[in-house]
Amino acid sequence: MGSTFIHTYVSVDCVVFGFDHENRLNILLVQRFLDALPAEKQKKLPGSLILSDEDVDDAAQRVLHELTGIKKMVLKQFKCFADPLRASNTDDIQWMDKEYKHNIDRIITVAYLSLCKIDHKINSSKYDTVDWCPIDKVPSLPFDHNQIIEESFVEIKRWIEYDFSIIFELLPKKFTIRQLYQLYNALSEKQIDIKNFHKKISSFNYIIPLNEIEKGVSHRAARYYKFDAKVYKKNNNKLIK
Amino acid sequence: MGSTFIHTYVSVDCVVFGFDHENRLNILLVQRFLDALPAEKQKKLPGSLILSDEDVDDAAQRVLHELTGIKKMVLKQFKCFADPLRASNTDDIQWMDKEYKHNIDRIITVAYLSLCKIDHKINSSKYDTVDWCPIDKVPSLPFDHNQIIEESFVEIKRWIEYDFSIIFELLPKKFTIRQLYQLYNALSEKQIDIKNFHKKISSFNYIIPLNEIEKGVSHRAARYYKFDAKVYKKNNNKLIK
DNA sequence: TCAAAAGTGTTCCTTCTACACCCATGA
DNA sequence: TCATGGGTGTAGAAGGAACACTTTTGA
Repeated sequence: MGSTFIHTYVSVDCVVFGFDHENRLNILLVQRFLDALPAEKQKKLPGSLILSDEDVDDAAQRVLHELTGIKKMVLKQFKCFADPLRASNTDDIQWMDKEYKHNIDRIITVAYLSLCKIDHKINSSKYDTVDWCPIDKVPSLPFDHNQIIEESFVEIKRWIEYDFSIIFELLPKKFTIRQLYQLYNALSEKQIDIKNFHKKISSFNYIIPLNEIEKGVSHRAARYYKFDAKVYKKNNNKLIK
Repeated sequence: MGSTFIHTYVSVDCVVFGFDHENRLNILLVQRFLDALPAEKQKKLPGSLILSDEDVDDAAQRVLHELTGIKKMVLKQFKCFADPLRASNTDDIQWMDKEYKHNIDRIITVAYLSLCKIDHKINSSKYDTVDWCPIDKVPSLPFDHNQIIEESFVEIKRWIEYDFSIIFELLPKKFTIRQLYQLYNALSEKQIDIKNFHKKISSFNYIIPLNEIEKGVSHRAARYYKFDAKVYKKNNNKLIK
């Protein structure tokens, strides 16, 4: 009986979302180095084995910090991926040997979702190359990273559903209602008329109009707004129905 | 660097919910045997280490099958618990040694939520004692099982929110609208007037009225209804707002 | 006859939806 | 002046909330 239970290595992988100026969702990918493969095939999700005295949440925070230089990022654990064959590709095995100097027989990973304002400066202490990649242009990735990204997309939609406020983690501090609308459209199944969206959003007391408007647009300039997290929390607001 | 990454043992633990005749949520607990402790302190969540060639979902299905005799139970992975100190209690270490014959240095667990009609016969192939326990009467449990149960309660509420149909996994095949109402009340923050609830529920085409009514009640007998999963799926129904 | 819950109907009110209308700006 | 999007107003539809009223049953 004893031998059928094995110990495994445990890692965390992070899917960091950003929202770009062309209204596309992007995720952060890093480079992995493996001589056998051409450069364009070496992207992967940022991740790491967990340390011996480290909880998975801490490991994910560590990975995010090493990735972006940001100390406390919003994050959410969403699923453990543990297919016994998820790391059976020979390239992947080779890469793990080189990266961790262990003979790894099995590895499971705990996947995290995180959000980042896409203009925030990325200052990685660990990775040489950290790039935003539009979610519909993600190349073929090692391990089950493509599947992880797919499921993270379902998860982020669900997250917005029950905590609308996290949407503002993806927007600049000053944003127009159109920006918020585009982002909401990218993250929700529900189709709302933009006029009604505008009316509704601007009626919320946690959406603060600023005295600043867009510049250089060839139509009436839109007002900038900011999100007031304190007011939001106080009012115990629900999501948009 | 190599030595700071350690391998760990990975288990699954299952929180199985049931809804009893006093309108209380219950969960299934099993007995663990450890000479040093009095009998009433030996309850725990059903669980197991994962096998060497087993995905976590499969491990959870296996645990549920060994627990209840039911082959395919509705289940949902909800969180990986990995506090480095979660298995540092000496009783727990002793028990693991005895149960698994391994010298386990660290164990993380993937927690699952499952639902069971409380009248279903429990036919365990692994555990001598399997008991329903009201969720507000759960004793102090080993490892972090109390915390797992607490978080599973939050999770089941969320689950109902985005897939209302799973509520019927907890009800008998024939149920009255009052039963559904009591269960919904136990699982939702929203307070609905029972009359309006009645009207709304009976308007759904996936709630089928039967030609059978309650017997022996000292008031007007309620009609029994059943849930039609096919109609529900076809209509792509949303939850109760 | 009373109590208790089933089940239906009605009214009020809030929110959603669609769309009309005017405003501001660059080309 | 035109196109484009910002922003407001309004009318109708849909759905939720509160509650009155009738029905059924056992005690």
